[in-house]
Amino acid sequence: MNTVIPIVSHTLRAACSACSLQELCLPAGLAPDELQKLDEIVNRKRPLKRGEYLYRAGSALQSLFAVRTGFFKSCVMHDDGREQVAGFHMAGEMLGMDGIGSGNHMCDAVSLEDSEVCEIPFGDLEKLSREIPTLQQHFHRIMSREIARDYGVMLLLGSMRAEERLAAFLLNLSQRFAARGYSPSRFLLRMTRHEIGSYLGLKLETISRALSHFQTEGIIAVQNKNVEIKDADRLRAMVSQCAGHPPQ
Amino acid sequence: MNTVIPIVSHTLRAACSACSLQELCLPAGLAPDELQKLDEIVNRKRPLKRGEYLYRAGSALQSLFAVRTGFFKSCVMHDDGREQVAGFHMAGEMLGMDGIGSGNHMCDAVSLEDSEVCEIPFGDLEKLSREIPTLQQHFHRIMSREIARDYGVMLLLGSMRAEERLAAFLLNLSQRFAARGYSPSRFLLRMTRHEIGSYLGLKLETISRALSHFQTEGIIAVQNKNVEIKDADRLRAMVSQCAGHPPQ
DNA sequence: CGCGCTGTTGAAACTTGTCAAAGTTTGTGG
DNA sequence: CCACAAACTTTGACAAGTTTCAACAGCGCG
Repeated sequence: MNTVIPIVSHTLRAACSACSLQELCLPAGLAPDELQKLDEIVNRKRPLKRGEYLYRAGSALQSLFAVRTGFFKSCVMHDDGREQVAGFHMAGEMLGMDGIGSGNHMCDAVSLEDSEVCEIPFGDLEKLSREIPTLQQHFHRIMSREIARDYGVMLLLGSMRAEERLAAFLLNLSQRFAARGYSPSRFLLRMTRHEIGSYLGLKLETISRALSHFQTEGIIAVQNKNVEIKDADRLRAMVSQCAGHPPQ
Repeated sequence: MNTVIPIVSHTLRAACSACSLQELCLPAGLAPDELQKLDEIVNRKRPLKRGEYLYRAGSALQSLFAVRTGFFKSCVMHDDGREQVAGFHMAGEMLGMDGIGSGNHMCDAVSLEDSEVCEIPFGDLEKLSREIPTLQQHFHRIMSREIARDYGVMLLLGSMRAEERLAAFLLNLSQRFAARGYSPSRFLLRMTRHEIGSYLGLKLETISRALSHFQTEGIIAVQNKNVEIKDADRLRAMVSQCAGHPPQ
C-alpha cells in the first residue's frame, strides 16, 4: 500500500499499473501501454479523514473518483435537510457518475473511515476513452452496473420487508468483501445503524431489532460494528422468498 | 411522424434529422453532418402492440432503444416471478442501459400502449461516439441522468410516505408531458394502479385510496386513467415537506 | 353481451415507526 | 491515562400507516 517514499506519495501520479485493485477498477482489461496512458491522467488525491466530504451536492463535477482504500457513503439530501443514503462504496468502486448529466454532483460523498481516492478528471477520461476502445467499453460497463445496482436497490426498497432488506444488505456486503479478498463471513460495518436504516428505508431502531433477532436465531453474531455471518444460506433464503410478501 | 410511404416506413432508416424528439433524445446537440452519421446506424423498429415485450430480462443486449412514440415500463423480476416496476419511459427516452454491464438485459421492457422505437446497435453507438465527441458526451449525460433518476426513486421509496410518493409521481409525469408539448395538467395514466403501486412500493389499493383522497381534497380530478391536476402547488407542498416524516 | 380485468371501498391485522429511557462505545481534553 | 461528554445502540410499550382480505362496481375486449 505504501510506497518507498510515503511522505510524497500523495503528490505522485497514482500507479494503476501497480494497483492491486486493477481488476475491479477502471483499468480492468487494459493492455500495458493503455494502462500507462490512463496512469497519466489519474491523480492520487490526498487522504481523507473519517467524516470528510469528497464532494458535495451541487458542486461542479470536475472529476470522477475511484476508492483506493477506505469506505464512503453517498447521500442525497431532501429540501429540508434530511438525508437518504443512496449507496456505500468500497475499494475499487467509482463515485461521481450521477453528476455527469447536469454537470453538478447530485449527492454528497462522505468518507466513513480514513480513506484514499484516485481522481480521474472527467474531460480527460472522455478524451482518452475515445482513443482506447477498451477503456470506453469498460467505462460504459461501470456506469451501466451502477444503473443495475440502483435497480436492485429499488427492488429492495419497493418490495421487501425489513428483515429481508437487511438480509440482502448483509449478503451484498459479504460478497463485495469477498471480491476484495476479505472474509465474506466476518467484517466490520463501517456505517452506523442510522445510515444502514437510511439506505434501507428503515429506522435505526428497526435495524437494531432485526440484527438482534438474527443473532437470537443464530444466523449472525453481532457485537457493535462487528458482524459474523453464521448461516449465509438462511440469509439467502430470506431474500429469495421475499416476493409475494408485502413491502409495507 | 409518418413518412410519405408509410407502408414501408418500418424498413427505412429512422430519420433523426427529421424527428421532433431530436432535442430530448440521443441526437441532442449534434451538428447536421454528425446527425447524418447517427442516422446511418439507427434503425426504426417495427411498431409494438400494447403488452408486447421490447426485450426480456436475461436476453443478450445488442441494442439500446429510444422511444419514438408510446409508453413503456421496465420491470425487474424477483426469483419467484413477482415484478417490480423500475421505471416508465416515454417519447425521447432511452431504454436498455442497465444491460451494458453484463451484456444481458436485467429487466423486461414492455409497451403499455401501441408504440414505436428506434433501435441503436450498441456496438455501432460506441464506435460512433469515439468519432463524435458531442455524441459521446451526450450519451454519457443520458446514462448519468438515468443514475440521477434512480437516486430520486430511492429517495422516494426510502423516505416518503404513500401520498407523498404519489404526489411526486404525478408531478414527475406532469413535467415530462410538459417537456413533450403535452398538457402538464391533464393526461392519461398509461399504466394500471397495480403498476403504479409496484413502481412506488405500494399496493394497488393504497394507490386507489390516495387518488380518491386527492380528489376529495380537490387537488386532482381522476376518472379511470384520466387525471387532471387542479392544484399543482399543493402536490409540490406535499413532496417537499416529506422529509422528517416516517417512510413507513 | 358477458366475462375478466381493473378499480373502489371497508374493516381488521400486521409491520414498522415513534417516543422514551437506559446502557454502551468512542473520542477528546485534562 | 483517565474522565467525561457526545454519539451510538438496545429494548420496551404504544401508535400509526399500509397491507390484507373481501365484496362489489365499472369498463373494455372478444
